Amino acid sequence: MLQLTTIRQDAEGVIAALAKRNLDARPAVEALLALNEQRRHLQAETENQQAEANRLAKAIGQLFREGKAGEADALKAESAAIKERLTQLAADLHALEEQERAQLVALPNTPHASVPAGKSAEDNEVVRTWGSAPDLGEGHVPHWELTEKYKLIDFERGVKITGAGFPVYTGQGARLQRALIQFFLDRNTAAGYLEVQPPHFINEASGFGTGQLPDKEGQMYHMTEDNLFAIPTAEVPVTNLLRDEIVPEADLPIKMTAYSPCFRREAGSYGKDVRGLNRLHQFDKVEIVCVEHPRKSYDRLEEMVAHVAGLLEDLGLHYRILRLCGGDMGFTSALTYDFEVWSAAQERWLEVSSVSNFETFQANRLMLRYRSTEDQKPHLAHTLNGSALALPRVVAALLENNQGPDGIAIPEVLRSYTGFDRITA
RNA sequence: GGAGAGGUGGCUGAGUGGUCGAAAGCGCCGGAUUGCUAAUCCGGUGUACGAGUCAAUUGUACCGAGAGUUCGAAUCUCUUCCUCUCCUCCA
Repeated sequence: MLQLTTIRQDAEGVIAALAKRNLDARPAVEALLALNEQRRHLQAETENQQAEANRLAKAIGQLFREGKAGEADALKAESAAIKERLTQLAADLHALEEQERAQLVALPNTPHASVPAGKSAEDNEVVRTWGSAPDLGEGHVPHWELTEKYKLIDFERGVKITGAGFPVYTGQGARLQRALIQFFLDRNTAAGYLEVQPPHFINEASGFGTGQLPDKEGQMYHMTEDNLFAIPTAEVPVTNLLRDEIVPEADLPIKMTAYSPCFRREAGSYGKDVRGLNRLHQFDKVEIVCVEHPRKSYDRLEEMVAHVAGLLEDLGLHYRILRLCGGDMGFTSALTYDFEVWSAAQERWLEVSSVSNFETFQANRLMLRYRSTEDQKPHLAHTLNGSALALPRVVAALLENNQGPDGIAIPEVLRSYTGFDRITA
């Protein structure tokens, strides 16, 4: 949620920034400003009436104590008249506030100055590429054939017990999952992130805080009986840990990491995008989350990007980093870097991490603030997060890129976790 | 699932219709002082949204949330959410 003060002070700047998202926000912004002005006007009037009502109530109390019941009755009549007006005013004000908020909540975050304008993934900017595509030679196959050949994942039985997109990891496949999760967590905690094990279900308030609700409930699994949602990412519970809190500036940055399964309905996906491990309804991910001082958040973002890059390099995966264009960026983000690894058998790039700075957009929904050492007042913090990393596509790339006639080689850094050097039949 | 108790400021905890944004203590901040990491004393110490020469200041709201009674609600009523205790169940 954008800050009203920002919009009031620089509506043109906001409109210009949102244009990078391929969005003409002028009508919405102008409607919002009109509502805001009406609301403030009505609020002032309402509060004046309330002040008057308060004065009268006090006067009546005073008269009663002095035993002047007759005079008090006269004031009561006056008070009743004010109350009648006030009832209407309060109702109107409430309605305006709701409209204003709905309008405000519907606006996406303003992209950072470095974000390129653009409509789709075509317009993303390749920032950096690391490594090179392995030459697999003859006889290589995509990962969904490898997982079957080596009995790493049982997709069919996953369909039986739950449905498509819910794979069952077995044997060395299951062990590899556990190894990757532990490797990522170890690396993240070594980099100063506090390990957290969050709940896998969240309530509505949490969904609102990080921007999944309203509007995106269709992407989450919903348990209607208890009105809880299965988390689409650990970002939601972890960032919400600090909802409605004011932290001392000295506590910043707050760096947390969490493993969790992630649940996504992915309605509307089809074709090669959902083949094998490419897109699942349930997958494992290790997430990193930071809460940072506004002046330092972009340095922190770069640090996170460097950290994620280090993970991929340790795994020896050919990857590239994209700076997302305005049109491809998520609703809540101000700047997003995507990491894509090369899937050698599919011959395509697969997204394995998305690292974003949300600036105050989430914090404003979360009421997540820090108390400034400069003015001793609360200010909205900046929140950031990134995948470090999402497992399925990392696994897909590892399997495909490292396949050979005598099995699949496990990267050196993972061997102490897997307990085997090679996946064999 | 059954029965009961309760939700007050950073914390503990008073407060059952008006002088309560809310006692007191603790904590924290500033200061004073005693010959020194303590003690004592004084003062200050919430948030949101408005108004404002956006500074001093000031208005309104907030005692889990929502609605109601009343001239007036932390205090009474209703609804709802949550927590705790006991029983039941259970990894």
